[in-house]
Amino acid sequence: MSSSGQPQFRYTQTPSKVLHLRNLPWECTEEELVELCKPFGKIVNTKCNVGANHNQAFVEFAELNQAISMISYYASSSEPAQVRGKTVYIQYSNRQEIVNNKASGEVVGNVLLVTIEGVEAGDVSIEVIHLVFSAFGYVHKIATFEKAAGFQALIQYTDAATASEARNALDGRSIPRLYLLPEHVTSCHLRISFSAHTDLNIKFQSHRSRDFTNPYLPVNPSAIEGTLQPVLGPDGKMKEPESNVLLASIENMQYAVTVDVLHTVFSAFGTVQKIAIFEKNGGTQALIQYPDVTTATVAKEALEGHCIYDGGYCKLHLSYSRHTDLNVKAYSDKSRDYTVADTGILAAPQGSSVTIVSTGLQANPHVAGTFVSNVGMQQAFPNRQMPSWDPNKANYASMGGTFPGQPFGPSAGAPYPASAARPTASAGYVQASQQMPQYGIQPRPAAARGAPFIGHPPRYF
DNA sequence: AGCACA
Repeated sequence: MSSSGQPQFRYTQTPSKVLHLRNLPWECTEEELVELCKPFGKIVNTKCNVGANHNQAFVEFAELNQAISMISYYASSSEPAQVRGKTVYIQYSNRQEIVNNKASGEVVGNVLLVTIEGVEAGDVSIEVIHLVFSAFGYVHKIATFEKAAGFQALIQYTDAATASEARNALDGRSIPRLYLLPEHVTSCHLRISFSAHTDLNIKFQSHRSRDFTNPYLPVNPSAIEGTLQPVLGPDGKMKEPESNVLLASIENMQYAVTVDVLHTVFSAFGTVQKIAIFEKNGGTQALIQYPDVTTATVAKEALEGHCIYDGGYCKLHLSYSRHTDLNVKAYSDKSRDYTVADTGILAAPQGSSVTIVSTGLQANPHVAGTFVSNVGMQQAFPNRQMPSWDPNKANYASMGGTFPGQPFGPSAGAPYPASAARPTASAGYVQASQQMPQYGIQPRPAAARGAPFIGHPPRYF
């Protein structure tokens, strides 16, 4: 019988869906293999770093003809297959499939499935997860759930490379004690694989799911009623109870911080009800009131340690106020009450332009804070109608520069149906995306962190 | 530069 009629080249080996690659560069990653091979077909499995020198790998295509097309291409190409500039030699494997290698969870993707062993859902807050995983890039979304396998989280990055980095660094590791974890948690090893999802469909901001790309996503009512219960900080000391009112201390205030400026900044996370600015101990502080604790928590985590203006000016330090409802003048130069019907002014500060940029400072460079959200596009389009708000283009990236560690209150029940250990598209709240929103920002390499960013304007309420 | 079960 003649060998698969396709190429006019003769091969010493019988074709296989599996290709054997040699002379690979040191520590060749799966992504590099995939980059090389995916133009020829769908890769269903890989096996890296095999052979005596760990410089060989196997790639399995979904279809035989895809493997044949790759062999054929490089047989006739003047350019050899290369990875990092190194010529890679490819031939059919003498096996027909890669066995006992990866489950589907090893097929790289931009969404990680993280199983946190030895903990229950309440033990590790979404803030902690966000903090840990933000060390590797901008985390778009997080969904957590409890399964037979234990407490799990889906963590969405922009791309598979970032997800892989996070996985490589964290798989099998524990969340550092430093990051909190209740006393009774003795171990919390992370088991990380890749989800088949590319875009999580987060319906609400809640104690178990978060969409960091869309600050206007409604807050799940079940997550709002967090009781004001004290929580432990990383050092075991009591932190202030959560509150819907944030206390902001403004450091290095080289520029005036007005009520309008604060309103613009804090409106990115939800409706700001009231603002009061005052002096204390020679510094400027402000109280910002949201309708609920969750919004305040999101704002606090996102803004903590970041600067209102580029260059390290007007750096924000946030804590929870003991207040829950401010009693402020409806309209003065130091306060505003946006809940009263008519203050005679526009709520939207048309003139102010505020850019949040990263401070770039951080004790732990891996958890470097990079908050970027331009909430002052008026300056960029001074005489133009602002583009209408598009939630798909909401820009707000936060990477906890400091330890957030504010779990939600215990009241909320599971708002979503449980899904399978490896959630599928039918799992209710998680669906494969039909579209990938175009974000103005991408998770940026460490070197690029801190670069100013122009985003979309907030909606004014 | 030459075929992997962990």
